[in-house]
Amino acid sequence: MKIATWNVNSLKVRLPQVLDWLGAQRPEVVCLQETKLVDQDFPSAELQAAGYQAAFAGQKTYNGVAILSRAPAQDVQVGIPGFADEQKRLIAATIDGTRIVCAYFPNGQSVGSDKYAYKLKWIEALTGWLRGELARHPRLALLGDFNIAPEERDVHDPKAWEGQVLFSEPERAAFRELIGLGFADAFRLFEQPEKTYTWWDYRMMAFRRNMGLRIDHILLSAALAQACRACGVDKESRRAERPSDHAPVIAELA
DNA sequence: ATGGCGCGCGCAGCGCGA
Repeated sequence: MKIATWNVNSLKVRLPQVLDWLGAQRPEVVCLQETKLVDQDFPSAELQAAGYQAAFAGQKTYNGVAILSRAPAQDVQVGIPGFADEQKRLIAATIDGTRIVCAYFPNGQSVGSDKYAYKLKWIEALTGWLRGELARHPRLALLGDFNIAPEERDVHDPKAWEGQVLFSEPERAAFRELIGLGFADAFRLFEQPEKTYTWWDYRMMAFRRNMGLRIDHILLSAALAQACRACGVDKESRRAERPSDHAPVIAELA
């Protein structure tokens, strides 16, 4: 069972690439972030034709998340229970007995800003909620754009990024808290090429120079980590014409 | 890395992302 996450930066613009990619990769489950579509505009028919059902939660202009799956999605939930949030950043569903949580973490803008405070609050609420979810669902995966590079090796220039949003110590501590619930970072279960990232700025030819960050992640519960056979970043999609600034992360479960 | 790109909105140029 192949599961994946991809921040598409507008599903409207990226739909042709997503459809091509689904055909090439044939994943069972795909979590999308930054769909930037209201629900009426979600391309359900096109995805259906490609063999995928979709559970989605969108809003105008910003954010928006979706779970695509070959098998039906059950017990769909939108948002973090008990955390009032206008922004559509989380959707969860059970697919083939595996609980899938698709998350678009707040960006945080800059350290010390209101958006940064919101980011940390949001992650705190997520962490509190997931503690119970992990107990309820032994087979649980958290996939998404975390907007956090957890370690120095996840940043092309750790010195330059030190203390900056996406790599600041409070954000990295929040990531470690999440891991501490009992997750494994699927990417780090395996040997990986050095300097593997998932996001590159559109500017400054950052992709060609591999000036990236690893901020998109797949976290697996203990049972799923046991079953995980491979995990990697699909850089090919970032080479396309009009690419998303993020590359997909894919994990293979037995 | 502190401007540069790409997106949505909506028709000019701004807010936002990361």
